[in-house]
Amino acid sequence: MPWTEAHKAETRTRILDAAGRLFRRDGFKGVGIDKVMAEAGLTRGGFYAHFASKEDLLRAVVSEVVFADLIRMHERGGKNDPPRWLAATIDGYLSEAHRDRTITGFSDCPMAALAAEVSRAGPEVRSAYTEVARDLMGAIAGRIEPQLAEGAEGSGAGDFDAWERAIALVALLSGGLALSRAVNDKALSAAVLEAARKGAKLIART
Amino acid sequence: MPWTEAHKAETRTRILDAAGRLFRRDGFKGVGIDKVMAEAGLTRGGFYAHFASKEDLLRAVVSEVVFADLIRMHERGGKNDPPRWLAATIDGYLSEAHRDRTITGFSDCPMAALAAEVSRAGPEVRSAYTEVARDLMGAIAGRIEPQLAEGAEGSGAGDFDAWERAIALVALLSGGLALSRAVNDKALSAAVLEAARKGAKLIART
DNA sequence: TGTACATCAGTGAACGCGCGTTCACTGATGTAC
DNA sequence: TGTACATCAGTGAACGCGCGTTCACTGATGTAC
Repeated sequence: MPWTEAHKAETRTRILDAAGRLFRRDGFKGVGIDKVMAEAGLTRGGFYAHFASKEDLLRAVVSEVVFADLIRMHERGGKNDPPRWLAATIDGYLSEAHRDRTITGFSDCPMAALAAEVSRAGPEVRSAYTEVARDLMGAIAGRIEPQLAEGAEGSGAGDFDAWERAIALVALLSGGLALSRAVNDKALSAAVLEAARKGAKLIART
Repeated sequence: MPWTEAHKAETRTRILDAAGRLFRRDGFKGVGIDKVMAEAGLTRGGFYAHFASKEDLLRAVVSEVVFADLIRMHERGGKNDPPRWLAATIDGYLSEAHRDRTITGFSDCPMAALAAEVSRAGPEVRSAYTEVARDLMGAIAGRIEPQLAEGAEGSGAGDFDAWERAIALVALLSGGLALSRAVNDKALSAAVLEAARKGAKLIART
């Protein structure tokens, strides 16, 4: 069989990366297959050798590109210093560089940019998103657990365990990023990031 | 001049309401002018007697429909019981009924559904959104101020004033709603709402 | 009070365009001999 | 080692469709007389 499997896989990855970048910036509905394929250095027709449909591409982008980013985030420093890792993640996620996409190290999160469009998509896409969201929440919850155990202050807000705090963090981070991007005013946008960082740290107990 | 001004204004409002409903449910890019006009009981061509373009309609939807909802929220009960008002707003906003749009009393908020699309729109749309966001934050900040003054416990998270708490609340509420809608799993979606409610109350000090 | 008229909200056909998808093809490649 | 071949990733023209917008029109209406 001509063309190695590796070659096809590499092309698929190239399409996936291009789509991930474009979907996050211009939205799923805002990007055509022509543009995705051109960005990947290919032409229109070849697309269907790799994906069943445009929505199937979104499904793949959500589950594979996002997950790869999540893993990378996992690996990055502070592995055995959860509080520092959490604080750094919050500061990085809610930074002006992430908002403006001027940074490549901290990959642009589709949680914020694609949530609304995912909620209008078919079950495959939504299931992929759900799985990724769950993994992300789990990763964060694992970082909260230790400091929650250590700081047995009795707390204020009833029982608000690590898992719930992780969920609230994901909501606040993605919502804060989306809001800071939608807003037109430089000062307000910066204030949104700052306020969200403070709120996140309050929830994370950092 | 035939056709009273009131008649034209009423038609405009009908188009605006239809567009607001459809944009929130299917997204800006997901709804055509044909559909909007049909929903308003009119035909295609008449649209341009009321709006300059489709994007101009989005601008109007954001600034007028949303603002009307905000006012209504303002007026609704608990005017002189800020903590109760805040708690009720949080519970209402992050309810399953709001998520599923099965409620007409608590109007569906476009903060969550349209944020990403607004961030990709032109300056007029983004400015309209910014103004509305600022008003919303101000309204919430005013409800936080009193209890922040009364509860001078010294607190934990540095200085985190009413205005910043209000911003973080808007981010958490809209992010939580968007997340709960994107997720496919009934139990996880309910957990997202619950976690976001707890986080919001922690931030609001309620 | 009744009629002729000018206005303009609303109609519906038409436009050019970009979309997602299909399909006959081409040509670079790994394998069999 | 060299060649013939079958495979199939990638090409590019074509499809039907829905989009945002335009435009000549129509007919319900308030006003002037």
